[in-house]
Amino acid sequence: MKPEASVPSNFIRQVIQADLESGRYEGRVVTRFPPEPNGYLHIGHAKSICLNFGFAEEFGGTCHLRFDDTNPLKENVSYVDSIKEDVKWLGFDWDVHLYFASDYFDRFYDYAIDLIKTGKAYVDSLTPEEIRSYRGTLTEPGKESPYRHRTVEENLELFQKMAAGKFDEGECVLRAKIDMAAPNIIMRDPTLYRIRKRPHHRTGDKWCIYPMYDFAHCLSDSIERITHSICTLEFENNRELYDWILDTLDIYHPRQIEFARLNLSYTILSKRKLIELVEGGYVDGWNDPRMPTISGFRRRGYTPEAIRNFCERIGVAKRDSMVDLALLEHCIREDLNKRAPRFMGVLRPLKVVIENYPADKVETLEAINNPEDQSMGTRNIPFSREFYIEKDDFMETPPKKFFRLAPGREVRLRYAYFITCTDFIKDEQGEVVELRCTYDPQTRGGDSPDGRKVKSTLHWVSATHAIDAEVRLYNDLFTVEEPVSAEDFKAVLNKDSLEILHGAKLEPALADLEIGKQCQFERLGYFCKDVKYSTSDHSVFNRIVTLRDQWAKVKKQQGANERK
RNA sequence: UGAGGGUUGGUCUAGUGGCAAGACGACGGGUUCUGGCCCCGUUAACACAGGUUCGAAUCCUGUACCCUCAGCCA
Repeated sequence: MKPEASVPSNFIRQVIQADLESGRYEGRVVTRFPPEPNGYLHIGHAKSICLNFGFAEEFGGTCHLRFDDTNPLKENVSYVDSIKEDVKWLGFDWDVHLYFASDYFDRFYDYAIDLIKTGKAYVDSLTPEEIRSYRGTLTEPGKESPYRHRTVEENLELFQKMAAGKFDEGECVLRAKIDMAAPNIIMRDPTLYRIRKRPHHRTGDKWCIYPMYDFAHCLSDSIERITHSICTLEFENNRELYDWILDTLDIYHPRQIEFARLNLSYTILSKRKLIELVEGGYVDGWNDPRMPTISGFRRRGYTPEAIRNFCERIGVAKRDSMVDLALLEHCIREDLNKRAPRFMGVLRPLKVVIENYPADKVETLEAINNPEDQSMGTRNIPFSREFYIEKDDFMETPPKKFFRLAPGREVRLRYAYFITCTDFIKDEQGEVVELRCTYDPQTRGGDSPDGRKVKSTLHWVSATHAIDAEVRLYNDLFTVEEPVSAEDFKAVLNKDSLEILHGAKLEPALADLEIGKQCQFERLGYFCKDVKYSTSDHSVFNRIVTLRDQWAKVKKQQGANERK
């Protein structure tokens, strides 16, 4: 697929193009998405997935899905499964290129032996604390371990014993012999292997030594003949080591390119913190619709197209940035506007009785399924004397710019009639509980023959025909734009991030909407039938995103003025 | 105070020596049987200071500020 003319270039594409022109990798483009299976994928990973699979596709190359499973303490198969599902759902296909770093453990071991034999690695018996203090600081050089000058034979023997389980965890490690005074701390004899007497989810009990990221990653890239190893900025310092290992071993050498990870306003994109939300019970699992995980967005009702489009629009660069959540919302609205069928649903019902409409009469009215797409056709909606409208659509004493229903005012019921409010009934608490109206029979279908205008159109649902539903309204999970910079991110969780409405009234056609499918509730927003809690006789809808709302802005503005 | 990166409207991203562009947002208007969509318009940026040049966001020098690194995590 060729990039759209409107898609701006970026520095990674330029590097790839330059390599293609110079013939550096014989015209090949091979990328990889290398998740560690220790958590669920989030929208930040989606950016990386789109980049890696996107470039491969753009240049006729391939992209590998490779699990970076080098730490048995944190990883497990359930994460492997969820990651595969999420990548697939996003619309990408790794074809036969599914790999695991753990499949290379034998080769890693051989490379480690090579390093030892050439005097470039040694077994260190310092304690973890000693290693830390020997490392020096950012401004002071470190000092060499007393074990640094063990002979090749001794190192070989010790390393083999490590692998054979002769040492306890923490007793020794394999280190690269580079330079304890290196200005880049990463290069001060980095650890290559550590002892972990834990079974691995794929290799079982075969190994009790496991390679560190820096050792495993560059070797995996090299083994798979990756051309462009695209990763995030925090690995910039590690590139020197990536290059050192491959150069020292004198093996195939991909190019590492770093980009800035995604930050999204009002959300958190840190696996560790997301795990905390899940395990602390702050959310309803990894796929809670408020979570910025791929599975959370999926359950919420986002489409893969919207997320991919978002990833394209945010671009890619090296500077730290904070993308406005409004852009993501724009992307899903844009996609669903074209595709989602429209329905009428009343979230907070207010009963209306048409006094001059026969009590036993029921009419069938025709409604358009999607004004953006005539091919989606029409459907029938029942209309009768009693129906529900949105509580928000009536005000006893309307402020300026409120165009909806009020005493004495005429509005249109979508696809139905013009009605005029003649009276309203309040309960003991003074809350309006019922409206009495009259209708104009001449306006059937929503147009008046005399050409008179109304200032607004309301959605409605016939009382006797309505189906009941539970509707879940989601708001930002956090109250501040940058939750990570809060002293405790859990303290800035939005208490109103989920609002559950039990008495919603929906038009009957919604009973047939497939679970998991998106639709628009006219004038309110996009919703989808929740896959977790919906059953055949109990509908639960998730609000994906509201429609843009001019009135909400005006109301907010008016509120602000009053407070002044 | 070491090393590696970075700095273009409110936000994100182009621009690679020759008119600072696009998207989102905000604001205003048009249209409308969704206060939606769509359309039109407005707003608003090259961190700073020098230098090179006919000409600098772009090249050079310096300064400021921001990010990353002292895991046997990735």
